[in-house]
Amino acid sequence: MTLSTAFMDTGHDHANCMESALDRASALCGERGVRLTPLRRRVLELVWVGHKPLGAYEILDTLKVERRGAAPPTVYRALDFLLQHGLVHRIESLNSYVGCPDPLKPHGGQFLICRSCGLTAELNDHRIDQAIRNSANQAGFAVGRPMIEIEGLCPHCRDAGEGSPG
Amino acid sequence: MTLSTAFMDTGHDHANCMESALDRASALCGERGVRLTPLRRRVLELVWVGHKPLGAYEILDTLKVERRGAAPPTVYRALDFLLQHGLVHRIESLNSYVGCPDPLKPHGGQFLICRSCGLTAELNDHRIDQAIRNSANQAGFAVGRPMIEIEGLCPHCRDAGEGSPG
DNA sequence: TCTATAATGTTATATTGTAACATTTTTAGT
DNA sequence: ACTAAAAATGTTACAATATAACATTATAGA
Repeated sequence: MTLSTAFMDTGHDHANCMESALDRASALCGERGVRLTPLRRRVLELVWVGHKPLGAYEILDTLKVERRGAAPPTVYRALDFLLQHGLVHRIESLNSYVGCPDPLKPHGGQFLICRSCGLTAELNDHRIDQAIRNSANQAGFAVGRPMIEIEGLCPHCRDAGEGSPG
Repeated sequence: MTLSTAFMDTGHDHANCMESALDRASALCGERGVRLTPLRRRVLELVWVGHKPLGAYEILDTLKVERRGAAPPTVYRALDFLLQHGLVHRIESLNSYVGCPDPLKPHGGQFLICRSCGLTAELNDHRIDQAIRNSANQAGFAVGRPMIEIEGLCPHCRDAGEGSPG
């Protein structure tokens, strides 16, 4: 099991985390002969600034102060590119986007999403994947892209007793 | 493992399937002392008409021809009620709603969604649930509500070779 | 340099979902 | 049955998310 981008263990060097993500993206685009333009790179950077999923219009708000005439298509087109190349994932339950720590191998996402602080970690547990494939096969279903989004409490918020009082 | 509402096996008696779902809903509301009003019942019925997730505005289109002045809140309020009582699930990846075949025990959904015909089946495989909980626990994450939506091809479309040529 | 393609700019609009307040219906107490 | 409180629905307006369509600019290859 790999747990990338875990819940900000004490000692998480985020500057380095983000920089290496951008470097990996750059290398990946080079190998694939596609262009990580300044706009695309900047959107990827914004998505990596936190380990929290970011909405398209949140990204847009930032872009607007940096580029004249940034508009929804500006950010959606960049996101489409990044999604296509596995550099970001879309979190369906939040209509938001988060950086992918491992863009090389294509994979549906397995996400742990803290309902209190928003921090999100990506899992890649083949046992979960296997359980899903077994079950789907029994139903005669050909699995394409499994999408797993697990709402809950991250270690920090759990220990702080942050049960949402809703 | 239970596979409710599977992929329309030959011999699926849909009229009966839908009627029993409505009866169960009625009984459940009775026990809980809440009201399955005609509007709520009708929305539930519409969601059950197909085993395909239905969008709120698709529901609204039908309601509009039946009720004077049906508007978005009409359908969203009914859906909220049905969601609260586990009578329907929301499919996040499609912004759509589908009937729950087993509303008594609360559960996050496990859905197999055919990308070709749209038919959707609900799983309740404790092995998947267990794999998720194991993995999350290792990460120190307290699981709330897992959401699993598996895009792919149902038995019929798979056999018909309906790979989406996108 | 020229041309084809890719990327971005720009305007308008589609889709999905809520807020806020008015009215009607139902329930519960008497 | 009468009435007040609560629940449900009606109604209008709008917020949030996403895409269509076409114009312009930048880039890469001949």
